[in-house]
Amino acid sequence: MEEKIISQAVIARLPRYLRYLGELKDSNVERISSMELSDLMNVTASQIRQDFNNFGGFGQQGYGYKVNYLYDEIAKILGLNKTHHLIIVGAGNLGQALANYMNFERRGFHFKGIFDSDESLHGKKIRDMYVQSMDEMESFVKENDIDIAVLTIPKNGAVKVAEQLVNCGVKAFWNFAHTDLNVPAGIVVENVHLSDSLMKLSYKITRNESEIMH
Amino acid sequence: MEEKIISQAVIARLPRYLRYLGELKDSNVERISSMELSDLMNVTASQIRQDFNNFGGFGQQGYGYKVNYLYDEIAKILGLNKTHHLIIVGAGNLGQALANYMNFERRGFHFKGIFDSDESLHGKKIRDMYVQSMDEMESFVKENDIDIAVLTIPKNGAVKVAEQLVNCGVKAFWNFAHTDLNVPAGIVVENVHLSDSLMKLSYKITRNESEIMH
DNA sequence: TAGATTGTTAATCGATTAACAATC
DNA sequence: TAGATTGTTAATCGATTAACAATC
Repeated sequence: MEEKIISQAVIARLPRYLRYLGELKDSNVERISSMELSDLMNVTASQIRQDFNNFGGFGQQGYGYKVNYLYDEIAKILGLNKTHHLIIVGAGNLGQALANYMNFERRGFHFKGIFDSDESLHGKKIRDMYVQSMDEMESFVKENDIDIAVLTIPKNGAVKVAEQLVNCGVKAFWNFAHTDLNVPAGIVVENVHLSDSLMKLSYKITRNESEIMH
Repeated sequence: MEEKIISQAVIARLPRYLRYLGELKDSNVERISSMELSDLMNVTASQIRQDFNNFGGFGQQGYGYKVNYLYDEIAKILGLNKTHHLIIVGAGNLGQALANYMNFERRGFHFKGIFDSDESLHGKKIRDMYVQSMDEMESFVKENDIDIAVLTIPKNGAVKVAEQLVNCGVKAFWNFAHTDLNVPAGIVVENVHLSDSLMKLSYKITRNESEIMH
């Protein structure tokens, strides 16, 4: 069976589709056309239809798309029907905030543990979980079938910790450390570089101001 | 003077260039060619030269680029030489974490205040700052020339709060609320939708597993 | 059936890569 | 000067938009 390669641009748009469809679902909207969704989301109807057709047709000619069905299909494409076991490595400000803030369980991500090298944090309770030491990490990962690690540690330690985690079976990293991980093929990384994002904002402000000048 | 429009793709790469150049600077590397940088960063040398040439030539033929000079020029393009006054709206887990975690001052972002609607947080000390009530926000923004607001509030309130802030002079939003802000022209928004990012990771895991199968 | 809207092909637009002349 | 490497043009590749036949 042919595995069609889907472009990054398409994938990046899927969560936004899901968000709008979720809101429509909540408002009990049953059907929607690519044209209506286009108005709502400020993208072209053509792009919407092209995007969905990457995965086969989800609509009906002359009718549009069933909101519930489309929502479920996109969720499936994103793999949100699967369950994953996740740990957070780094129980500093950001690690703790993510543990408390993200509704991991809602999307099938089971939050199983949190680790830090700082002894003064060990045993601290964070959302029903106690911070463990880095020494306990390897055996914990193996015993609990952890497949995702959230890295909220300083960039200096990140590459080494990622390596260590790959060796005990972690398949995916949600990387907040400000460095590139460079993991072996087959291991996936999604970077969230907050300071990069802030710089992009800075650029927009600068550019925007100079635009106003003429 | 012609304002050449720079593509989003180029802008998105600038912070990463800056990061690598910063590391080279720290290692006292004086010069680098597009080819060497290409090896280091895993992008094509051609792309590097094209990217830099969007802003005029920073290099010297036969020599390459001066690391320090290139670093400074990219920082300038990103507007990091300017100063901004910033507030955080929403002093929950994420708002507090960003206040403590982000090194705002380093890049010219002066962190001036933090606000929340939750009374029980008012007066709480967060990194030399006391959480203020939302009632105090408007006058504070005007009096302190705040131009950037970091939104770490739930999505329901975000659109209204953004509107309110635009009215008292805020020019830019770093938006962590899980919604589109839809601000007037001239106001800039940089979204950080963490759950979207996690969904992209989920997609990669799913797709990766099915790739292994054949 | 007639009308509406998808699925899909073709056209356009933009971004990346390749090639090479300019020049340090 | 010869060698190296940029700046820049041209070629290629990919993504978006437009158009329309298929069909519900």
